[in-house]
Amino acid sequence: MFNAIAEPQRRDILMLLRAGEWPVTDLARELGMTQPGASKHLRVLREVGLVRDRKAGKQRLYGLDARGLRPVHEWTGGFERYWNESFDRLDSYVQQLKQAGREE
Amino acid sequence: MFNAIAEPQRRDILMLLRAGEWPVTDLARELGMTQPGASKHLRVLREVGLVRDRKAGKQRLYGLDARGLRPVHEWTGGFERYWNESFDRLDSYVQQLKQAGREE
DNA sequence: TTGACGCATGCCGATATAGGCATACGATGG
DNA sequence: CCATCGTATGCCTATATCGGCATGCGTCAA
Repeated sequence: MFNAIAEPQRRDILMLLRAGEWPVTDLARELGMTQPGASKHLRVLREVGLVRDRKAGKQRLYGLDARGLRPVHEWTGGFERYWNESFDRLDSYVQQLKQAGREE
Repeated sequence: MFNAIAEPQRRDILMLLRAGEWPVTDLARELGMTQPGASKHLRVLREVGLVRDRKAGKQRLYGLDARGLRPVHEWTGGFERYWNESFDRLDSYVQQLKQAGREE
């Protein structure tokens, strides 16, 4: 899951799919990638369950299934307390350094 | 950034560092990895800014800088609407399939 | 200065991943 | 049945990554 969204193009795909379902070719053209490239990324996303596909005539429509992103969101949320606190800590640390610099 | 947290061991390191600063060797032992392995992962985390190090005598203490996780949290948060909605959509879609199955 | 400790780095082999290309496969329309 | 369209897959190459191991480098103590 973390791995699937580590790829910028795959994140682009997911963002695009918030707008609805897309056939592979259109999606590839929209995002400026080749059709095989899009298919491969969609395969990865499908394997981790972030994307669902259904057949619509000749085409295959891909749609978003964002449930898998929830654990990621929650995991990062576990650091919410720290990305302020650590900022303060570092800030005061930087000030210490500056102070030490002046005193030399 | 996304790539840095795609590695399970690196996520373990980040979670451990919420408890405070750690010297490399202790951290490696705590997480059951080799010292070079820990150093390499810490290097990756340092390069993306998720971790800061400071020298403390012979040791080098690593500490958390979680600010970089905020964009990740916000990015996944952009799908919050969808991991309920898409669930409903899929659910009703599955029901349609069941319905179609019964009617055959 | 020497030795021990803490850590980083280099090298290696194995494995994975991405991009590009050609091609195979399934469905549709004539 | 045949041609065509939409899509998936296979092959290849380049590149990245991880793990393990040995080793280099800096720091401290005696």
